[in-house]
Amino acid sequence: MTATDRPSATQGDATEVAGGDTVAGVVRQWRAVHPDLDTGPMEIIGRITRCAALLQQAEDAPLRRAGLSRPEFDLLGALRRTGHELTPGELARETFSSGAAVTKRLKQLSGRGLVDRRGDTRDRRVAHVRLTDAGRDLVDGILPEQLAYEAAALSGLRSPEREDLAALLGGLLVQLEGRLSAPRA
Amino acid sequence: MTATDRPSATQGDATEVAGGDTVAGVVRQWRAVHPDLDTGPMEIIGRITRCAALLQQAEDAPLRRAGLSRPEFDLLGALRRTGHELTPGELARETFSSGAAVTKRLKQLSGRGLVDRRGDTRDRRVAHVRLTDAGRDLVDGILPEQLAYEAAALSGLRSPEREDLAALLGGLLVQLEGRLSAPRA
DNA sequence: GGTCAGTGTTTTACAGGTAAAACACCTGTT
DNA sequence: AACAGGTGTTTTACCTGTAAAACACTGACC
Repeated sequence: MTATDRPSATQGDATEVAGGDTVAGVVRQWRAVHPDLDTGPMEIIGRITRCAALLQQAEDAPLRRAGLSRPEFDLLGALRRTGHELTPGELARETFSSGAAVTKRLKQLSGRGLVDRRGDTRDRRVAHVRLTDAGRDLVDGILPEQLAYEAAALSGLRSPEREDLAALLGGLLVQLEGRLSAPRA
Repeated sequence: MTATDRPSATQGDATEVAGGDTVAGVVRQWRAVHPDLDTGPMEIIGRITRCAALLQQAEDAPLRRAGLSRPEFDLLGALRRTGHELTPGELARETFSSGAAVTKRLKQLSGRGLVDRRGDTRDRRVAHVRLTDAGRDLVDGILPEQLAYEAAALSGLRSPEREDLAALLGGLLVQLEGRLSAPRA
């Protein structure tokens, strides 16, 4: 019950009591204040948000050593995994970020010699971006470390739960992508 | 198979083929390029990250109407659910953000009359922040909409899966919080 | 009683993202 | 051939977060 056991539990005592995660404590607090509300969604969405935040922080570690941010690595990774050149627009869609953000990252990455760009011969609006050899080597060098790091972060989950979790998240993601991305069709 | 079915699948064709989520397509691409690597972690971490991004975008909708960002709402929510005053430091821990960020948000929120601050009488370094009546009313007004919105986002999951997912995420979160937060104890 | 390490909060300088406008270019129409 | 509207990309202005330093204060020790 010391204040330093957990960084987030300094005085949010409910968090510490019944060995749950931090989200469980938060939900408990909300239920005490608004007993009439259905706090069910929090238990999923709050946890996803929190897990994502913690994982991002953790994943940054191997990348930082290479001087890359996660969005930068995502961009390089998109080029590597598709195997061919991509236009800035395609990169934006592939990495789920805005075109403007991609423009900035490309400027940065091509300054470091990790990607190259050439103009399209037919349509002079579009550019084609590809990995340089250095860029490809960097991605290939980092990826195993990255995956090892991720595997370590998940090592608490044993094999049956792992697949269950992946499947459930996949199902949710299909729903969300249909619900939140398609509505422009 | 048209290019406009999904915003992210314009040319990442693997994504569209076997009705998976976008992450499944990405993983497939990586496996094709690096068949030797264990891409298992991606299926969980990639999906969590992606779900979090989509949910955040979606959740912003009800908040935006109130002119609040999610971090701002989290701060107000922390004050509401704990029921008492919090210091800036406690708010930072409670909302998992940096002290500097809290300072900025407090400036903004107290300018809007949603929170109040008073200095501690004993220790003149610390401040105590509390919700104003307007702040409390705002939170209480938004929260039901927020939860309804979240419930709608999750409506694709039926009741058995819901609890499974919440439980699995809870387990993972306990691991992550122990692994990534405690290591300073 | 003064100093010094430590703690709570804010400031500073800066990196990175976004929305909206600007730009450059293509294409179908008249 | 000129133009209008659409598309791919970049620029601009701005906002928010962060790390590190600065600041303000406490409390314990000599």
